[in-house]
Amino acid sequence: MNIVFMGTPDFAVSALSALAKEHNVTAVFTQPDKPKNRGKKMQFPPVKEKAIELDIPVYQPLSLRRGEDAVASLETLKSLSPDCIVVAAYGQILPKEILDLPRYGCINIHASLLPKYRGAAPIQWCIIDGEKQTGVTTMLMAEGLDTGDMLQTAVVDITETMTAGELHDILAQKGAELIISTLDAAEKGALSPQKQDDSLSCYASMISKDMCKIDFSKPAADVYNFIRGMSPSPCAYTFIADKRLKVYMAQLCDKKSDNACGMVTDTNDFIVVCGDNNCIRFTEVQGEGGKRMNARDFLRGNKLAEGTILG
RNA sequence: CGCGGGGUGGAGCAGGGGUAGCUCGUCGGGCUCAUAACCCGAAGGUCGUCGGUUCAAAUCCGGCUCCCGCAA
Repeated sequence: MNIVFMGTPDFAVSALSALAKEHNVTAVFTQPDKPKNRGKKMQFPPVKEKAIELDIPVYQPLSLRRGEDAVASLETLKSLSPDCIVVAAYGQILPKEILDLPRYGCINIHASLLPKYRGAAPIQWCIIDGEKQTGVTTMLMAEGLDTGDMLQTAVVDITETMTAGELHDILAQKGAELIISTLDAAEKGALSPQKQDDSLSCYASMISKDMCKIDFSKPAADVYNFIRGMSPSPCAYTFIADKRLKVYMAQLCDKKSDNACGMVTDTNDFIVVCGDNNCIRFTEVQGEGGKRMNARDFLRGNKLAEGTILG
């Protein structure tokens, strides 16, 4: 099958690799390069890196909906006349003209079991919410945000200790397998698109930095899920005095305490009081300017006064 | 040149011109029914790297390099 692939971050890379193996990927669309990180260096999106490695032409229009780039992109796509456009975390909304172009339509790989967790950050949110299960869904794209008819799904169990990063890698892999399977079925005419039940839907909004601060007034279990769901990126954080402390990993512990939320009750073991009087133990943290390290090591060099309150 | 912090025994940090220090770990010994507890003792560092200033540099100055936070 002739395919055009659209995607941007790491999540999309596995799918691109898989597609390039099984099909003829004639072009890759990805977001424009952006100055990123320290020192304003220009950085290629991960999908672009992979496309270059696979020797596939890369297009990086500013927008598919407006302006010269949109016009040019539509022309490009018409001339490529792909059988299918596969989209995975591309970060742009496709206009109807593009959605209608390929014979098999535009198929999106979404990292949740739709109709739940539509939107930008399904992986993080399902962990934050304490879900036990999630998965990937392939869907026929429609004009709404992740509202199209579902094609196939793969279910993944979320373990007690899984972080968003770990789940991300699993889902990316599952997504790659699923899209191959979906395209197979499409060629055989074996797909039966299924409408989403909008009444069961929910949205996983984009996560911004200021949402990542830990709220110790919540129950310990919620704080725990929050930390897992944010790890390793963008990463939950709190403050010790005015210094930021990122918390990569924690454990629930069976200690109870009547002390104030956010108080560190043990300065040898990083145990913090949460809202329901249960405690949470930080296991992997990173201070400003410091490396990510195990919480006890951190405490060895950063003495906390008894009764320190985080936040 | 976006702003900023940092590279010191195995780990995490302090020190900021002239004996290299703390917490932990390691090894040996002691105490104990016992211990991740306690006591005594020991090993382990060319202070990231190159160069400069100085009688003397971990410490001051400059280059290089690696790590990290913010912002985007």
